[in-house]
Amino acid sequence: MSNADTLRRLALDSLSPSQRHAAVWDPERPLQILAGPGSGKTRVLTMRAAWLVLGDADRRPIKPENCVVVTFTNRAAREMRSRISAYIGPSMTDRLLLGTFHALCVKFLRRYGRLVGLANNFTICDSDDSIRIIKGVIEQQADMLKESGVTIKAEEARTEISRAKARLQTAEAFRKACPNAPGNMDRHTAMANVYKDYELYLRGSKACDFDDLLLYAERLFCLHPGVCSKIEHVLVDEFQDTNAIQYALMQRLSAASGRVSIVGDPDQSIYSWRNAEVSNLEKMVHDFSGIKRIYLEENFRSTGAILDASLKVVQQDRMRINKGLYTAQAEGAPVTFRTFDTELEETEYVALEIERQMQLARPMLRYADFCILLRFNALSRGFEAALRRRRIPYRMLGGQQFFDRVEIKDLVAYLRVLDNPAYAPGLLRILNVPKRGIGKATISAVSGLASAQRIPIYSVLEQISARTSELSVHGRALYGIDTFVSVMNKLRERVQQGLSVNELLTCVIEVTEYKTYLEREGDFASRWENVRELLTFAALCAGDDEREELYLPPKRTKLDPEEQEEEPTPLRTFLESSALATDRTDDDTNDKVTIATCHAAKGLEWPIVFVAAVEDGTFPFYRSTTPEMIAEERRLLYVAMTRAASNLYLCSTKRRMMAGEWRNQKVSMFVTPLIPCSRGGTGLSAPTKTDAVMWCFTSPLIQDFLHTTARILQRSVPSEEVLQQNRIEYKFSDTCTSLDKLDACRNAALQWRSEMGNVGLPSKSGFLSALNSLGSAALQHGSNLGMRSTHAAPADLQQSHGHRRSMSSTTQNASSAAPQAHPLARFTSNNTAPQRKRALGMH
DNA sequence: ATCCTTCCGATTTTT
DNA sequence: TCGGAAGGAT
Ligand SMILES: Nc1ncnc2c1ncn2[C@@H]1O[C@H](COP(=O)(O)OP(=O)(O)OP(=O)(O)O)[C@@H](O)[C@H]1O
Repeated sequence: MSNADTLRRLALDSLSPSQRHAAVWDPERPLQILAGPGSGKTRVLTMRAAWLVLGDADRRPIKPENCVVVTFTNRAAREMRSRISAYIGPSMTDRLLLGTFHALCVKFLRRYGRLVGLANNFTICDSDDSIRIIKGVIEQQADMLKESGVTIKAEEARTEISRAKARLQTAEAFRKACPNAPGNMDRHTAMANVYKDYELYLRGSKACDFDDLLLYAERLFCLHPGVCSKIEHVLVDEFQDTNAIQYALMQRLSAASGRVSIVGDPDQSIYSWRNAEVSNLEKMVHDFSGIKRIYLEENFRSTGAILDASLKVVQQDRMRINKGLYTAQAEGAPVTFRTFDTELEETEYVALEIERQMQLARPMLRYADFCILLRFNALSRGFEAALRRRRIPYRMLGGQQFFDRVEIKDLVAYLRVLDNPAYAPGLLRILNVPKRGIGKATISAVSGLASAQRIPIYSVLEQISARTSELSVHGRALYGIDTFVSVMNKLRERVQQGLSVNELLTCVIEVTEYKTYLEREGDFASRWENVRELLTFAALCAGDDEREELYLPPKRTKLDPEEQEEEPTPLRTFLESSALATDRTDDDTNDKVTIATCHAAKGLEWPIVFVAAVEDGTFPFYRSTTPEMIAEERRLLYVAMTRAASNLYLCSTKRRMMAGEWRNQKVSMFVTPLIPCSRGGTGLSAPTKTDAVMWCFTSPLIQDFLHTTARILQRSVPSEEVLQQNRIEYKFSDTCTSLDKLDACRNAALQWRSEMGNVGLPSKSGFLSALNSLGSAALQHGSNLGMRSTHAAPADLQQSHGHRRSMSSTTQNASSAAPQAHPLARFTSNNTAPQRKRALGMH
């Protein structure tokens, strides 16, 4: 048992007593670990998995291939894999049934799918193709829809169908069920019809959408429990975000053993829009007898200040059951809250603050220590621009980016159709790509005939090409179809020859003259670059990079005498990973700032986190209407805030361009109660530590908290000499100058507005030119504008002078008596003793 | 069939 | 602001 001993020595000892208690809890009893953010849930779950497969003195180990570890996202799966691997080594980890719900289900379906009526070459239909199908269905039903006076948008239909599927609701059941929005029976019926035909179309295409993967697997496990009866333990991460189908899957997978361990946190439930049901936590108590609940209350991630602010946000939820959560970490730097005029300054500030932190703490911090969290992807634009301007490397997390590119989708569609000729959405996608003169009219005639005669679309095309079709196609279109059919035949031959995916792709590009096509289409360089990347990805897939693969052990018993023992072809493996993979370009090796949505950040952590656009309309999102939706938005902010370990910044703007128009933004309702009235919030004017958050409204000191940051990061604090040098260099840096400018303009604008009775602000262009025209001379002014306390640079510089400021000291004097002039004009004429100079002079 | 312009409408979150 | 849809010219 040396393995188990090793685990005990190296790993179990790194857990706190209550964590260890949970990790080695009796495997025969179902276990729920409920705990707040940063309490080490993932650490405990991974350790438990390791402990289960390594065994213990008085307990035999379970086989890794009989141990299921499911996560919600690919990223979580990867994280899980690497953590477990650290405990039990890669070869044992590879044997685990570890992956997302979807990946796990696909593996079973590839092997046993025929037991539930799935061809083994079924294609996974991504949302794009789903939309394509639904558009076709809606078009076909256009008359009916017009009659009932209902309009249905494809995207709406897709989400509604997806939600129905998450509830295990078939088209028929959906029709019978009450409409979600009561009173609109026509629409509900119409939707049910779309759902029904969508299903027919999928089946005809031998395709499964994402939800089908789970539904079919559930049916498989239900009808043929033998396929998963060997499973000895099921572990589920982020359980609060499971929906009905996922819960059902968990039940089926554990039907034989009854052994499950889950971790979750009701306060971090942020997927109810996807039909996640927190109530599954309670349901589980009923469904699994003898279940044990263990609570963990110590947060190991964040500083006291961060945890305090986060808890004060989430505790505003009156319906919430309060749970204990404390940290042994130091209080750390206060949470920074800043409001800017527009997105331009907000994003600029974040970029500059990243630079300031890095410069003052050099060489302790790296770009990868920073993360910018967004409510939705579209907000990334501004940040990307700002980071690029400052030449700060960054990466976007989540957002299907790579496989969403048109050129990638086109090529992958060719492969899909080669693997499964019946896959209609793919076929329709590529039929006229590159352009072959096959237009809308021809396409709808062909697919009309196909559905009327109940034959696959590609058969119709073949008939047309063989001139045996009743459909008359002429001229360019006919020639185009001929070309397409011969292209596909050529490629199919290649598939027979057993080419590698990489070679096959090269063939596709060659035979279709895709490169020429891209050259004509424009933006060639970057699109071709993407194609190259796809080729690389294909090559990687083919290599023995099996570690990311979920591997199902060889069957011992045949459940169906008919079934052939067929290993998935490389092509199929490739198509699977391209359909289920979300995050491609994860060069963890590179040092980059992360930009991510709050959802994508779930389960992750960074030393320094900026949350952007903490405004009403964003947090909560303006489409949240019900109290439940608002509560979820609050939890989302909570999740975002609790990603931070050492420093947390909340940013907001006063005006934001949304839907093409400027909107006046208010600070998020989740935060205003925590801000004193004197600062524009609705909180107490004289806040105390217990009832308010001690925000920093300026730029947080860095030096004072370096040791806390260092301790959290387990890095060493730079020496005093280095720090001194950093301060000097920072002072002369462009970062410092620019931060000063930003603050100067902000104050100027603030004051100007208060003087002008809040009538308006300098126009954007005026503002920008003001920014630019503010030369270094102008930077040395502004003491009577209340700039002193908002100055970023002097804050740290003053320390060495012995000056100390309260962190929450403010700029209350902004409206001191001043001439009625444009503030920027005064800026350039004013000539008061500058802070900056003073700071410079001190050495 | 394709290319071009014009107009409209609307912005979540993920597998 | 921008991307998609719809409509018109070639
Ligand atoms: N016993 C411990 N001692 C020291 N550090 C720990 C301990 N347990 C967990 N941590 C650290 O705390 C951080 C949070 O752990 P983990 O990600 O497992 O928490 P979590 O509960 O899954 O968080 P969340 O719910 O926010 O995703 C990690 O950096 C982890 O290494």
